[in-house]
Amino acid sequence: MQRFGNNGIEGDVPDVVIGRMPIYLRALVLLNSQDIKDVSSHQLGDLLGITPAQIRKDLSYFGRFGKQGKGYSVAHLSSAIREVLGVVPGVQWPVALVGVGSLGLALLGYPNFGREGFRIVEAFDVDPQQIGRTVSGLTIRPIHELNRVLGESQVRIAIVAVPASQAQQVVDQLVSAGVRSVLNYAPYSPRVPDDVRVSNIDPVLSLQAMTYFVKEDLV
Amino acid sequence: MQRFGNNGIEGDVPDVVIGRMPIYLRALVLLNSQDIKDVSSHQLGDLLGITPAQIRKDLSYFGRFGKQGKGYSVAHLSSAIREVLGVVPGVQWPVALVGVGSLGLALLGYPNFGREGFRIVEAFDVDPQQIGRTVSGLTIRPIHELNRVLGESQVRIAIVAVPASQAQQVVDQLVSAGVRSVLNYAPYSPRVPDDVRVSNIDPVLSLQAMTYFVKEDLV
DNA sequence: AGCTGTGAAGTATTTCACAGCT
DNA sequence: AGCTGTGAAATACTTCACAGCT
Repeated sequence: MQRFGNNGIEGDVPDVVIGRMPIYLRALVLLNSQDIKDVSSHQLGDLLGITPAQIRKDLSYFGRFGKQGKGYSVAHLSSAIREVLGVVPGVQWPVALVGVGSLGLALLGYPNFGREGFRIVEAFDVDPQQIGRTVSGLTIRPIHELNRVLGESQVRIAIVAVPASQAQQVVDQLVSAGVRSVLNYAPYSPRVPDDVRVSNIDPVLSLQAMTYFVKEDLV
Repeated sequence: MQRFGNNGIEGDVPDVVIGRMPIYLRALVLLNSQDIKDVSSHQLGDLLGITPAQIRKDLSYFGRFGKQGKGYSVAHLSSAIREVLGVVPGVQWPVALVGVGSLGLALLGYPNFGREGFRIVEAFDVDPQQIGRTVSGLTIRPIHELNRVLGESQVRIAIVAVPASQAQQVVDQLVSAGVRSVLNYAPYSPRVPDDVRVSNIDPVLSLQAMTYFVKEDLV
């Protein structure tokens, strides 16, 4: 059986492969801005520090986008990857934000979300000082409205920027309101059902892993 | 030959294992704050969504920290992991920050770095408006001083929070000034020599990968 | 001549399953 | 009875190497 475009069986694509597709897309957007029309897996690999074989293999999960002897059309491959991921021009994925402390506020003002196909459409907090405030055209809602508001909405992706102590209950509420993917900035790994995805972003964990390697160098 | 404690051969510990050690440490700190004295690999696994076998295997790369029939002492395992990583109480790893835009400023004020053994000791920017300003007790330096200042320092870890267009040259400068590990917030994957480590943190890439899975749910 | 797409081979990582200690 | 530590088995991921197209 054929696997073709993004309408075939998708369940068997490894998660690591999905994780690299946005990296390829970002590189292609860069090449496009430099008016480069075609790129080989070798060139792309040099740019990203990824082997050409891996790039070809990754892309082959979704289709045959290249031309032998020529490589890939930057424009064509970009739109193919966008299609695969669901990040298509003209579509903005609605996202909810929970936690409007200094990090949450910074995320609200982060211009790349809009540029890359996402829009924060709801923001929640527990702090009475924050509730009702309007930031970037968005009114901060009390968190007890989360379930009702998101339940009535199309939001399936949320960003969590609350203290560690509240992360689990916030994620639980998001999941029961229909959220399927969570970008979690809280320094705590929340437990979720198998069909929900969490990406944890904790700079401290990254730094702590780095010290292991830096320490070695010193010895 | 024996591998024992953290003074044996370390080069053969898989990177994925190193990456999980800070996660274990964070969980142990939490358990300790709840006055829990002992924990089994099964309990820890439930807490983190990691299989008990994986936890035991991971820890076994560094030593034998558990007691059969009993599990691990929270206090003892915490300090063992701290020792392995080089994240020990009383030691603060000096870190350089490049880029003091809104993200860089937020990082300067982020309290968890200090709490977890890191201190931003130098900050650089290109913007003449920022240079000379004092933020959180730190004077922003012009980037042309980077090489000299870091070359004379013990700094081996840096955080990059500059626009994508400048990320590569900033990373190049950091590497030539002796930095071995980079936490990169720029939406660009910089190329580095094999002996330098980069952790990329780009929320947009995480979100774009999420849309793939969310999209499936909608079909 | 140059490059893709892909089975097959090679590595890396995870999980199993159980001997052995408390 | 309960749990660790660990070889061995299983699975996942990456790289090789080459047929086949342009």
